[in-house]
Amino acid sequence: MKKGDHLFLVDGSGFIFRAFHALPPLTRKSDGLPVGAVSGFCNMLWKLLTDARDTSVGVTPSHFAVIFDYASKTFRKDIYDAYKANRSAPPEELVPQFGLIRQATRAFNLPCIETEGFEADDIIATYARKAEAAGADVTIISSDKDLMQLVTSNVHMYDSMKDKQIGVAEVIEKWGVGPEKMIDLQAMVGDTVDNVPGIPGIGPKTAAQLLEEFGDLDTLLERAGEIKQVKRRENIVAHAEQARLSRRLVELRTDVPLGLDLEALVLEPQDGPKLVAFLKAMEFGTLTRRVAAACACDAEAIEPAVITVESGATARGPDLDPEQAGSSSVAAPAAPRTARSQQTGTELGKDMRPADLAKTRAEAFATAKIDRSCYVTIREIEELDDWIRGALDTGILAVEAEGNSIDPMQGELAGISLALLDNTHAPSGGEIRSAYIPLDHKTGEGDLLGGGRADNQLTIREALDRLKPLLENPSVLKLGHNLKFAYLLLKRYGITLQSYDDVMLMSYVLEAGKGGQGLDSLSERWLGHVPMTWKDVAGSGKSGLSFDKVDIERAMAYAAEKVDLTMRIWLVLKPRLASEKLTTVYERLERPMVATLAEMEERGITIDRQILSRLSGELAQKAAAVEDEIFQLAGEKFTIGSPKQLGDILFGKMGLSGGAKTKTGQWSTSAQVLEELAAVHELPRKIVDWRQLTKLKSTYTDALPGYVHPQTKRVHTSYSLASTTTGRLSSVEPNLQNIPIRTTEGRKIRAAFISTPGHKLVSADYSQIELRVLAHVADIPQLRQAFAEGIDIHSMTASEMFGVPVEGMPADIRRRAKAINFGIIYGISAFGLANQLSIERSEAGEYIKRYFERFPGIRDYMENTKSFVREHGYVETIFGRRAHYPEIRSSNPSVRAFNERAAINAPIQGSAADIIRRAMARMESALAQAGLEEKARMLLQVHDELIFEVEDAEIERTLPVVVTTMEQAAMPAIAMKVPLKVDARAAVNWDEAH
DNA sequence: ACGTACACCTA
DNA sequence: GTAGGTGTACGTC
Repeated sequence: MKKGDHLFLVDGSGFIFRAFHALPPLTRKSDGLPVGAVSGFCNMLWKLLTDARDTSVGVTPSHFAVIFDYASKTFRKDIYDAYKANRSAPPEELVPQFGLIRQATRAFNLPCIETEGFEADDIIATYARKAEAAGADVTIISSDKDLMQLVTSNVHMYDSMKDKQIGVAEVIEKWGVGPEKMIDLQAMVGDTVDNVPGIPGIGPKTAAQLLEEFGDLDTLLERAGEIKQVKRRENIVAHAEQARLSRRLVELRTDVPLGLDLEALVLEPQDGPKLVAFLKAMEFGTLTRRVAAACACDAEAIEPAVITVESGATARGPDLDPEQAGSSSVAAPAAPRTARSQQTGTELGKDMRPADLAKTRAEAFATAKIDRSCYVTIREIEELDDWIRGALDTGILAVEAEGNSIDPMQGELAGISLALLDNTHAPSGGEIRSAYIPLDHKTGEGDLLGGGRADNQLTIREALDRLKPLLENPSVLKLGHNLKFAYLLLKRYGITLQSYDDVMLMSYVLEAGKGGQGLDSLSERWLGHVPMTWKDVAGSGKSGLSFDKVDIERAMAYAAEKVDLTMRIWLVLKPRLASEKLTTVYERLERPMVATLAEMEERGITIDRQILSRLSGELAQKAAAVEDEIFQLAGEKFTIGSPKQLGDILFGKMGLSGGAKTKTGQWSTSAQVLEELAAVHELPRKIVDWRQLTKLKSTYTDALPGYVHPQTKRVHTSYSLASTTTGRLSSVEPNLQNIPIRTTEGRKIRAAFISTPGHKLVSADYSQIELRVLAHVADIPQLRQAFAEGIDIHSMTASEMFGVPVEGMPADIRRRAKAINFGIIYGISAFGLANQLSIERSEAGEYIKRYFERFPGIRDYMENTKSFVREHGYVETIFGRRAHYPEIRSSNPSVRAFNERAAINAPIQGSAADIIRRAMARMESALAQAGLEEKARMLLQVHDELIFEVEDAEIERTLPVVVTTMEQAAMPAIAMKVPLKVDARAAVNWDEAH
């Protein structure tokens, strides 16, 4: 280092605390990990590295280092035992960020320096003085007063948050003394935060005045007798020794042994892909784009690094990080410039590429020997504490909450099972230990009195008090299968699960369409092991037991096995996610949904039971009347609801000529067939009417009130995250995604979904989202233009196809075009379109031919999709989600054709599903940012629609937040070639809001 | 008690 | 023509 060089020294530890307190509202990653300080840190580093010259620093660095405290006792503690004794533990939010900031530093390819026994300030002081002696200039990135003693004409400080440089003049301005007197000033004033005693009654103003008068501390202490103020004089005399001690504490050491010499701090060029991978993993979108642009790399093509959360300076988790360790885009530098002897984290399989690791793991577990005899029951608090310590040590824990109901909103906790991972260095992942903690099991199964609480169990309170900090600890990764269940059940006991992976969702991302995602399926698929079934444990039907009634030994075997399997499956799938480049899909589209959907399910929605009960009565009366007419017309009584009996009446007894047959050879009595028969006889129409009335009654007006929760008085659906091939959600118990809307009778049911007093329901739905996605993926000029200009899309299609002007488009022609547009999305066939429009197959074929002539890009899209799915066995959405079609090469032509249509539909339906998932994942923070937390709450999702409950006074403010969040949901990952449009309305019930 | 077929509700 | 879930009837065990 020489004259003209400029060394930047960043006070990393100081920055964390300052950023934490200076940057409220907390920024969090989608999985709940707090990253506000990390975000500020990365932005600052990037700014300094790229345009320090344009800040008030005014120069470009030639050398650069980030300095951290080493979390152990320092020499100051030897001098003064109470040093920093007042420091409380750092806020919980901050703990995981210490490690992340070190990882950020490495990602920026900067030296990361810490030395045992010394604080960051001493290291900074040593480097600053050395550099200064070599003739270089130094800028210390910090605003900590403890560092101001280092300022000279060559050493400046820089407050990055205020963009303010601190030189000699600024120190004098602030403290009334020059930097050379800062040590004495601090020694007199003391520091309550660090527990530096100082002299009582002396503050900065007095100290500066005294130093001005006497020159320095030693002189002052010698001549203290000259001080006129009695109290002040007495204090100084009495505390002279304490002042000298304080000086030794505040004076920075400039002789710290340095692991890296000055030359090693020379600024190296950035490793663009490595940095982008890190920033993507942290979900810092803006900075990722900026860095990618500056480094000329394609951010979309780079997988996010897998980040290990450490707690401070002590390694907490095994670095189960195949991507970071192996993939070329995130490869660690050959020799990390880390001046610390003790490496943080153990890098599992660090020499292996993700694909190799995935293969090794898959092979190691494929023939799993699952030994249930190793499972243990935890009945003592000491034993539980041991397991908790184990989880804290390894940073990984598989967990399952067992309730006495399959509904997490209703059941009570019966027990919790845990699995730990030991010897995490092994390529296979390590050894797994599993345990079950029975908490509320009962005795005397089948006893009418219900039996009492079984002996020798920890209480729910005892166990949860211990487990809560662990389950909420962001540094410990929790693994589960279908974690939404445990999330909801635990939430009801005051525990909000944080930092988790869900193996069901991981498998869904890897294998949607290839089979079930139940734990049993995953176990068979990945481990070759058939686990105990629920029936094995609890029996079924009338004699089936709830879990709390199950014998503890049997419950233990079942519950402990589940977490054992979960841990194994995770070890297999985690590296596969990386090697298949599906980590982003999992992180952005799946994992955030666990908490989001759990919250929505927990909120539920109010239904008006009076409306439904009245409606039920009306429907019963009308159905009875229609039933009478039907029996009159048929000339006999029969079971109208039996298609078989109905077919016999219509096509046998009455001799009507049947239309279609079902696939089992029965006469079809579908609405479409009956509609056509209505022209020749009165009866078929009555059947259609009767079916509509009874359908609405049984499925909705009768069934819905049964779902009202006894305590909350609301209806809580359950969303299934992994049961469709395309990425859509589904809704069960009750299904709130198929509430009637098309008929007036049906809409009355929808109107029974109401807001609570003082609130309205807000419904926001995407307009034509699937056609917009089609216009984007197939890049159709006419569609793009129509959407850009806001022209009615079906009229435009009709105009293109039939040469009719858009203005004054006849309704029937538009209807046909609309059917064709839908047909396209569904993977059109002449057969299907003919059915839909009740026209000849040949005519439908003509329509399709003409459509493809007008929109050749769509035919190309379809052909390309078909050849892609034939080659790969799957198709992808615009965000990279995969839908698999293993039967695409079937020898059965109709099976093949069906799979082709599904494959054509999946990228369209799936991309739309991805978009609304992105909107949902962001919605909570978007509302919170607008100050609408708890005032506007997302309740339901119906594929292209979100329903909220909003305080009356906040509706006007809510609508734009919701609309914007939804319309911008594809950004920044995808810049859509057509705009997304969202319509939103508020009303007291769902019917009027929609 | 459980599984399947059919019909029909939604996007 | 795509993707779901639920209720009823009716078969089998």
